[in-house]
Amino acid sequence: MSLTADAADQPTLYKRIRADIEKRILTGEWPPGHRIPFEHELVARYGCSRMTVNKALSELAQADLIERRRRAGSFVRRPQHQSAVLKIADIRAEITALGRAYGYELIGRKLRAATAADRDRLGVKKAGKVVAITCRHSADKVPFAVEDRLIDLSSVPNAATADFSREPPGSWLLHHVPWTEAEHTISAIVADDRTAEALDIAVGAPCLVIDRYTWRSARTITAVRLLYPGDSHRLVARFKGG
Amino acid sequence: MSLTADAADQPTLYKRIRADIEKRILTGEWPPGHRIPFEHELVARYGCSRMTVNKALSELAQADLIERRRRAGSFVRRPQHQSAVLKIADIRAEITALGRAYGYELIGRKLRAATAADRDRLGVKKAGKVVAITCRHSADKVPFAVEDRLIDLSSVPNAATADFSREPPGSWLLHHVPWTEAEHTISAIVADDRTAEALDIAVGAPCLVIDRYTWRSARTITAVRLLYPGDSHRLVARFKGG
DNA sequence: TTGACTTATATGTCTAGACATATAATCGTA
DNA sequence: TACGATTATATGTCTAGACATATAAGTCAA
Repeated sequence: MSLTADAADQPTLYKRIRADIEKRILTGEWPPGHRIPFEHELVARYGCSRMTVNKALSELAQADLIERRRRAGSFVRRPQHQSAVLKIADIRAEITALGRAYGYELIGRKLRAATAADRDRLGVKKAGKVVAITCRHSADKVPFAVEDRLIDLSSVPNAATADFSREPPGSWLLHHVPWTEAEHTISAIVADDRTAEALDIAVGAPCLVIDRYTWRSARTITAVRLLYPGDSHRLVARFKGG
Repeated sequence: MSLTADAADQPTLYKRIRADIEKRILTGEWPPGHRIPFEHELVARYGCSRMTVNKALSELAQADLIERRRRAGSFVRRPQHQSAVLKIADIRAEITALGRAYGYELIGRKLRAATAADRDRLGVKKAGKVVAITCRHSADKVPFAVEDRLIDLSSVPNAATADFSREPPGSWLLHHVPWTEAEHTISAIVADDRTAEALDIAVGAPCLVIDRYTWRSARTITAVRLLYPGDSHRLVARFKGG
């Protein structure tokens, strides 16, 4: 929720110091580049030890709100430098969060030796086995998204025997495999025959596409393509550092 | 007596402790729900003071990798619980980062009293003035995105006199107005006549749409709609907590 | 069995110091 | 004037304590 309780709820001291400074930065009173008071000045102002103001300033630095330079001081950073942070929820969580009934349907599942196309899609060179899954997510019985996924069995051997007829592969993976990095590509296409049928929309209607690749320390885990009807997929972004 | 076995390590001790724990979590050695050692145990293991391990654990908690509960201990959190964090770059930064020449062209700029549609779009009730801007961004002279923006002058009075013929309004705002919250809606449409012409694509071709609303402490600043050719807008997501 | 009370304990915050380290500023020299 | 060495200083890390506070767990009475 919104930070910066207007008055002092009397949280702990270092939180108050942090909030005070954060407020001045966010209101623009201390613009980017401005040097905020030295630690010893804040120590004097708040009448506390240096470790306390240091903790407040360290957290602000960790949140990228300020930059600290030895001998020079601490400076307000340019706000998030032209970037926002978006949160993409898991489909099931997303639908249930909207208060709608989540539905899942496995359309196809194949275990096969990786074809050249599979290897290309997963970004791996060595031959190996993969699981290819096609499924559909729905909200209140209305198609919400279709999913086309490839899982690298050399990274996730368990996936060979997992039962994806009930549990969506995305949820299964999230609970069984920790990931460290992911990349998304968002694009738009117009629905072809197959897609139109799966999503119950007209051929030629716009579709939102999210391609996601997930790795765990340089090891590809899965590649997934999600197709949504184009009329809107909502993502919420929040200012960093809550 | 500060004689940890290897005192001359490169990173500082608390960073090493943090990295050690992080590694065990990311490799899955300590799965979600696992209780990590108590502070006093880590103090014994690393031969340091409690404040040092506390700093390591606090940072891990701040990065949402662990959850700390009084009297109970610290526990590995479910990884990002079905969510990813996406970074949306500013268009100019995005294009220059790709090593392509950024181009900007102001198409239209109007200062007017807010119409009912404007107020609706900005989510404000009171009458007031707004600036409406239409412009185009290009990469290597090829249309990259068209932008249709509304700025609330009661929040950003300076925008009335700003020169948007050279500087894109998005960049101007980022440098002049700190924002605290933003919301994005991503969707797909098919190009109509006007859009097709502006982006130099065919009518009926898919387009990616990003609607962004920005506030500063509950005050609307701007609403912007960006239209990209559908063939791909790339966003990179990284696991939180670097 | 249940609910209220007590206790033990892990984390949360804070202190008053310490030494390390990077670097802005100054000074001295070529 | 330009450049290299020195110094001053703000941050970075760490210690060995302290008390506060939430709460899991145990205790006891209804």
